[in-house]
Amino acid sequence: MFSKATEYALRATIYIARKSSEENKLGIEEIAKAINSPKSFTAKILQKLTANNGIISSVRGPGGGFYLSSKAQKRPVRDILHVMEEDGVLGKCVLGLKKCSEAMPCPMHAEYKGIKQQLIQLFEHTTIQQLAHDADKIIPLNKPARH
Amino acid sequence: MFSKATEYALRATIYIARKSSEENKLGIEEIAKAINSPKSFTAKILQKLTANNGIISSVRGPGGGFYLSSKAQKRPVRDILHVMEEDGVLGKCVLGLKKCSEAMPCPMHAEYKGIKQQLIQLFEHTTIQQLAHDADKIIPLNKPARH
DNA sequence: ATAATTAAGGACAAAAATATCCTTTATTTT
DNA sequence: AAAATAAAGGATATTTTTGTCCTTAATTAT
Ligand code: FES
Ligand code: FES
Repeated sequence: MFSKATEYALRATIYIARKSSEENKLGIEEIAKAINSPKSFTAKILQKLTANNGIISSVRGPGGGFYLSSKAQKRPVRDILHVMEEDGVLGKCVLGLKKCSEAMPCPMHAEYKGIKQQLIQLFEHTTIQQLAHDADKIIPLNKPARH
Repeated sequence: MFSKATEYALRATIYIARKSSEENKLGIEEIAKAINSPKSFTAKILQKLTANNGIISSVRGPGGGFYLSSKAQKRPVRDILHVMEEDGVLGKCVLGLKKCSEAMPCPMHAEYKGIKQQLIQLFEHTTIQQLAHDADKIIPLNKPARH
C-alpha cells in the first residue's frame, strides 16, 4: 500500500513513541536496528519527519537523539503520511484516473468508495499514541529504566 | 494502490472487454490512445496478459489485434492483479512487516484486517464483465458497427 | 510468392525509489 | 578550549519502475 520510505516512517515513529521521552532520546542506530531498516535511509526519513517543528523532535550531540513530545503523540497517523507525501494514496483512483470522484467515476468507484472512506477514517482517527499503546499490548518492549 | 503497469493493465482489459469481440479485435494504437497510456509500455503489459492462454487473446497480422473471449470476461479482476504480480498488495502489512497475520500482528492489524478483507472480496468477486458493464452505464462507448 | 499489417520480443534509455557514504553543524563532556 | 558525540545535509550509487525503439515472427491480402 505504501512505499518503503513510508513504512519505515511509520515503524520508526511508533518505535520512538513507545520507547522514548524528552529525557530519554533514541539514536538512529538503535531505531534502525529495532525496526529493521537501512540506517542512513532511515536517517533521511527522520530528518523529514523532524523538519520545521514536525512530528518527531531531535537534539544533536551527546545524550541527543530522537523523541516524541506528548503533543506529537496525540497526532493522527495521517500526519505521518502527509509528511511523506503519501496521504494522496488514500484518495487515489484504483484504475489510476487523475482524480477519484463522483463527477467522473471509474467502474470500480461505486464499490471502492466505501473502503476508501474507511481507510481515510482509520488513518485520520488513529493517533500515534494509540498505535504505540496497541503495540505494547501485543509485544511488550523493555522500556529503559529511569535513573 | 497499484503500480502504473497494473493500472494500465486494468484500464486496457476493461476497454478491450467493452469494445472488442472475437470478430472485432482492437489494435494497440487504439487501446493506448483510449486509456491514455504509453503505447509501447502498454504493449508489453498486454503481452503479459496474453502469455500462455492468459486473460487477453491476440492475433497477429491484418485484421488482428486484441480481444477477450466470453470465458475470459467472466474471470475475476484479481486474475489481472495476479498476472501483474500485484495481488500480494492486498495481503501486505500496512507497516511493511514480512507477513500480515494474526500470529505476528502489527499495531494497525486489528483495525486494518476488516478493510483488507473487503478489498480482497472486491477484487475476487468482481468480474471483468461487471466492470465493463458498469463502465458502459457511466460513459457509453460507441461500439463498432457490425459489417 | 510478395507485400502489407499487426503483435511479440529484445535491447536500450530515462526517471524514480531505495540505499550508502562522507562532511558539516550543534551540543555536551572533559 | 578541545575532544567526543549525534543529528543534518550533500553527493553519489544501486535498483526498480517506467518508457522507447527497433527487429522478428505470424497472418492476411494482393
Ligand atoms: S474514480 Fe476510480 S476509484 Fe473513484
Ligand atoms: S500485520 Fe500489519 S496489517 Fe496485518
